[in-house]
Amino acid sequence: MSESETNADVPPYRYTAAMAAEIEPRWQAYWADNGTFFAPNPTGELADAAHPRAGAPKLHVQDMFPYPSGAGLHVGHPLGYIGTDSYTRYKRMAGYNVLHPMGFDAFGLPAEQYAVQTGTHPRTTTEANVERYRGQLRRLGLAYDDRRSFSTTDPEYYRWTQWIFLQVFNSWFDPSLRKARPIATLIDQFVSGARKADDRPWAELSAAEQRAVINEHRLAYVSEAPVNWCPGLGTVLANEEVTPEGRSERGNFPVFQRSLKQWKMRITAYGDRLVEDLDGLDWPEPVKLMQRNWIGRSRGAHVDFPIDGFKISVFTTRPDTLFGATYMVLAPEHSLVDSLVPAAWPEGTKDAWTGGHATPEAAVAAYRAAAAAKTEQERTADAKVKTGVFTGAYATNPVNGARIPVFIADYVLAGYGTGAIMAVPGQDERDWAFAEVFDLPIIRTVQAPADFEGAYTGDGPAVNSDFLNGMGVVDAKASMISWLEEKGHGRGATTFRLRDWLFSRQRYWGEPFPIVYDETGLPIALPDSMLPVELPDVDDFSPRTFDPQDAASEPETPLSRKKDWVNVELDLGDGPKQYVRETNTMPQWAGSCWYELRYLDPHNDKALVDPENEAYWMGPQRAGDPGGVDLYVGGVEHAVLHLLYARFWHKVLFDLGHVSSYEPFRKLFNQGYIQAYAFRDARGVIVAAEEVVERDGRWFHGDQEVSREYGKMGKSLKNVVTPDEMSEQYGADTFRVYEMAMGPLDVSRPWETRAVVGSQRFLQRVWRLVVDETTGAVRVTEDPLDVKTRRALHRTIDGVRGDMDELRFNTAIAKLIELTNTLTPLPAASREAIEPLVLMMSPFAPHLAEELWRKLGHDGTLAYVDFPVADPALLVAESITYPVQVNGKVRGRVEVAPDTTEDSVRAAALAEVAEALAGREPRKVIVVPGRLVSVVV
RNA sequence: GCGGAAGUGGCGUAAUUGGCAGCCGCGCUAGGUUUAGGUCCUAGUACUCGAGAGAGUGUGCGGGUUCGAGUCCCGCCUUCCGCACCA
Repeated sequence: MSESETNADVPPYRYTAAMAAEIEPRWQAYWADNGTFFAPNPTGELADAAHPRAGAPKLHVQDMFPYPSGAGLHVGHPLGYIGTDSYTRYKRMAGYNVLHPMGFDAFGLPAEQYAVQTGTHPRTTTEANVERYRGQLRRLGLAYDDRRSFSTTDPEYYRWTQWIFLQVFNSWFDPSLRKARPIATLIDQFVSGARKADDRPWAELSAAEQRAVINEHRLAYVSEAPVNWCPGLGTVLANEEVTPEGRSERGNFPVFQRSLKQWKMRITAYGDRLVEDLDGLDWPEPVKLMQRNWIGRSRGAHVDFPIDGFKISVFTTRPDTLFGATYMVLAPEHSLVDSLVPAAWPEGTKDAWTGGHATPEAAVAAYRAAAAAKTEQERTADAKVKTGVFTGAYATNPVNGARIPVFIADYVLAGYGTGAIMAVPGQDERDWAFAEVFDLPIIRTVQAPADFEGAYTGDGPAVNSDFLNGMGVVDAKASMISWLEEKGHGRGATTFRLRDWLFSRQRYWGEPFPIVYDETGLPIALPDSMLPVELPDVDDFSPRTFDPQDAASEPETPLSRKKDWVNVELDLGDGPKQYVRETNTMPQWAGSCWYELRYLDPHNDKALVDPENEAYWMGPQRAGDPGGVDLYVGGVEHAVLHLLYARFWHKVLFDLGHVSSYEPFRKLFNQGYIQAYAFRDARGVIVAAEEVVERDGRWFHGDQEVSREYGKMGKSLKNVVTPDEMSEQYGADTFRVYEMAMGPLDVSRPWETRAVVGSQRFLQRVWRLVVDETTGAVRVTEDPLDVKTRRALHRTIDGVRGDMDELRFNTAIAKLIELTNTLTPLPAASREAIEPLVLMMSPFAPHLAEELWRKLGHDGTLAYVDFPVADPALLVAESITYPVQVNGKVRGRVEVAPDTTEDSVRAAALAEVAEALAGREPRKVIVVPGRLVSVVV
């Protein structure tokens, strides 16, 4: 209930929810009508030389844009938005040309699934949701440049998403230059003979063969990829959509691991740069660490182990331990396993190695079947107990000629490295565990500490290693790599945990690929002039489903049934011909991978972004600066995927000369989450949180006691609180102030509606300083402040500026409340204090501040009024009070002038605590200037 | 298991980054205003002992460094987040 409902006798001019409901829409309309938050570009249609910030230093701040879900916003969603809004309002007043845009990431599964269920077109749902979000955001008074807003589903937007895809498709990564280059430069190399395709001269390859060779090098390419195929749903599933039992979470259908032809992006080519360029970013260290771990660059060597005329290549990060390699392990799926297996067990095969089978072939087949039957989860859950089986084959250790047995085991993954390892039990814990189970020899090649048990992975001098003996790990690695390269047994190498990016989806609601196929079945890029390839309407949004057990079925996408769209006659330069369109769509990441650039020049139909606009808003500011958005705020859940994909595309665009920055986001800030309590009754049923009351530290729903838990805000926990409710009950300004005051922006915390009233009281007190609640008259005086209050004001200004610069909004608000509490008891508030207070309030409570600013006699908006500046002379304290500690306990205080010498402070302090010293001679006296005096006896 | 983050009053938090622990707010207590409740204003509110002045204790636990530790170091405990045998 709002106050106006419970109070018949509220003074008519008090700041209440009802008054906020009058003030807030009025100022929102003013800002919209006057384009208050439009930011001028240097060039193009958004340039405006008359703008008050034209030519000013720029600041580009961005939020991770939302997916507009049908549920609307809850109070947790806008936390970051209010933070960036407060920050940018402050910076605009501090003189910056501020760009703060907002858009919508609107392709995606929920709208599509809703369409499958109801037949409603995803565009209809999406547009309605976007409108609802716009309304909710507008109601919070967020100061966006609305001219720059877009949705990733707008054809004018995804035209450029498709254009970037073509840029990627038409590029290859030149390892010698470590950058992407136009595919034409690669073709030139083949034509000139500088690069060889195979044994034949380039000109002897057929046109289709040439195209196939070129395609192998493109940054976007089609290849077989292992996926979770669910015939019952007719779709490919993410790991998280597959249950531990290997069935689909939705519908409980069987899921099959199989290969499908998929589009991929060669992000692995950028592995080095994606790791190295993290160093230049102002990002939270944990996020950088997560990216490094995800990319997982490891340096080491490929080593070739000969077996009967061919060889198995392994990757190792520890080539220095090669003398300790006493066996090898291949992934069960490794393609060479079949050609290794001999007809019978060799002499001396231990019983434990055979798995109880009469022949190696039977043992391998049985082990493979067992491994394949396990889901990925089972395989990893069982990882503690090492299993495997001997293949019957022996390889030769190239460094010493030793015959070593070759096993298959599921602790080696087919998809990582070469799918084969050399096992060094002395220096690897997994290999040690395996060696113990199968009774394999263990040779230490690094000197372990005297009483060390188990695999030793630390540093130390090499032992049992011939020419490496005595070297440390780093030197030994380098020496071994040189030796391998010299003898032709291997070479130095780097591998990545990162895998190429699976870029196609068998869905409807996504960007169509600007790709067609001709009779060769090879992909052809459409020319830019044919963009956008618009997503056609279809009758049925669901994929074709199959017999749930039919593992051999092939996905049939919604677009593939649209025959008149799929089969198309085009003139691609060699006359009209028939083509078949690509019917996969792009993943939801595509639209969010580059949106930061489109805000800069949202309506440009000649280019993704005008280079001058890009250079102004995102270009490097000095040597060594990667460039990018000045501040990017969003949740830590995007620490890896979104931020990695966006960095990758940005680097491709940089390499091809389309942008001057080589990183998209210079500074990253992760806001915390607002979580909420939920309540469960004795039967375990969640009850509506708003109906629960607290009595004596226990919680009751009606008469029934309920238990409290803590979790995400959401429908399922019946604990959603919306910003709309808060606006109705308190006003948007109160809500904004509360969200900013409740704690540091980067810390998660529980929502508590009953505490919001504290922020409303604060705003009421500020209002009351200016406005007489009974008459509505403005009651500030023109008298100057007394010196003490003036000093308090300037300390506040100084502190608030410092806090705002560091995004410490909670402490900034605490300081503003303190100042307000200082002014409240004064007989009349002086304009000298009120105007700076109102200006300092305005980033947090912009509607209230604009209204008071108007009442104080100013025209227009305060959005471009200078933020108050503290007078340094008033920040110097009049006197300093030193606490005097004796043996760590405060035993007295002395007050001295700020310029008192250290000796005088010491003397005064000793006199002050003479009684506590009781005649004892101080052993030590420490004077910390400006802080305290510590006496030790 | 590995990695990351974090543990401060009844609750959300603050602490100039090694210098008086608890700013600001919620809640609570008392008083004023009010017919009453609510609003608003004033005062109080870490814990223990004490009538009181005051004394002692206190930042998850146990050690350590230091004149001085919420902050730094070592070892544990708990919670949250992320990852899954990464050769």
